Amino acid sequence: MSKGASTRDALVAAAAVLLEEGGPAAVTLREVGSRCGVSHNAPYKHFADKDALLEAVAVRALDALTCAMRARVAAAPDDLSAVSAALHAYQDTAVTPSRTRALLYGEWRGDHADLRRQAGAAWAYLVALVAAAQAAGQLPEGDPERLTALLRSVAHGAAGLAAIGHLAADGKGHAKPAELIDDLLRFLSS
Amino acid sequence: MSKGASTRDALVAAAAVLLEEGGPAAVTLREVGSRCGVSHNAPYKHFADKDALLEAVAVRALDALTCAMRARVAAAPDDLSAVSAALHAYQDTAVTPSRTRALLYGEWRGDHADLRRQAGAAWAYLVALVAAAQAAGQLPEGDPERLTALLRSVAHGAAGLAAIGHLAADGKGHAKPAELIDDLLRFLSS
DNA sequence: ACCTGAACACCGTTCAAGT
DNA sequence: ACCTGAACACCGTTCAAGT
Repeated sequence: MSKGASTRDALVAAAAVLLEEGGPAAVTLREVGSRCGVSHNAPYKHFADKDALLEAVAVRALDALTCAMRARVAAAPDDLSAVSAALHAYQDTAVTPSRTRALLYGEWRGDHADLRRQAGAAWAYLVALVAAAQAAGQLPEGDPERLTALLRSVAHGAAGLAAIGHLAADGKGHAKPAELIDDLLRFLSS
Repeated sequence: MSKGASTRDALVAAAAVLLEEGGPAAVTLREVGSRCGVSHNAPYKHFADKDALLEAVAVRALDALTCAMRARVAAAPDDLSAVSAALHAYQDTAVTPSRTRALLYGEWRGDHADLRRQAGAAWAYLVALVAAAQAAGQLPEGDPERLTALLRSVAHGAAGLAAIGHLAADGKGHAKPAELIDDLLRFLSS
């Protein structure tokens, strides 16, 4: 690999670490450059601006999410378990790295073609799992994309509410986010 | 009302307008002060720092949310319709003012006692509606807080996914956020 | 009690210049 | 093609001083 590509990757990696350590405010081009042994405006040779650098971080996180889903699904005994495993993996990456979560699921201005493509891959994978469970009679019939949207909304919403302390933390909700996924799957499969 | 209280309200109102107009980056203390005919550091006499000013904006938005739920519920013919009306009202305020959404449901550092109290009021109201629908046999039995958490997760998650373009906008999901609430209520009440 | 003006440290971004 | 150093406009925050 060329030296140029490796410094680009180093910038993205440094930005991701800073995001986890201290939140979006801690990601400054000066600190990113410093950690890569480079000047504070060297990033402009690899990214249009700071937003583009953050988008690269988000793309990397979405790629990791898809990999995590595939890994968990590989151990699932049947199609419904596969859906459950994928949803829990989705929710985990949406909760635990709390800083990256805000980046991934916050609002993005502009085009962000790379981001949309990577998000589309994760989505298509989920839909395929749901369709398989429907075909096996383990989930109710109907448009698989629409049912996937319902399941993903619960995983996404429960993770989001937990992340801001509106669930389980102070007793509200009486359930952890992961248990809400199971609650819904139980209602749907019975 | 005293002159001091009215300038405090003016600062909060100006910050809310700026947030809607141009997002969090547009909310600068200099512009807030300017719109209130006051210097750029006058806000420090009413709020500890910029975060405290934004918290006051969020508290105001949560108060509006509770009022919106009550207004929609007043016209509901039965208990299940009341739950549905409240959830749709919750979702609307979580989607339409897209800038305030990020503020309300983003991560908050520190204590934010005012914010938690106001959020608790909205939550308690939702739980009471769900419990009433359960008592009327229109929703499945079980811990009302846990069932409310499931319903709210769908409303919250679907609104969040739609806000970032992962739902309905580019065809993904094949359903609008409001329809996903109805889908879930249909599964639960049948 | 509330507000101002100047000042400080910091940031994103630009640009001319170097290799 | 990639990087640097200086510079610009802007921001949050502090502080001494005013009424």
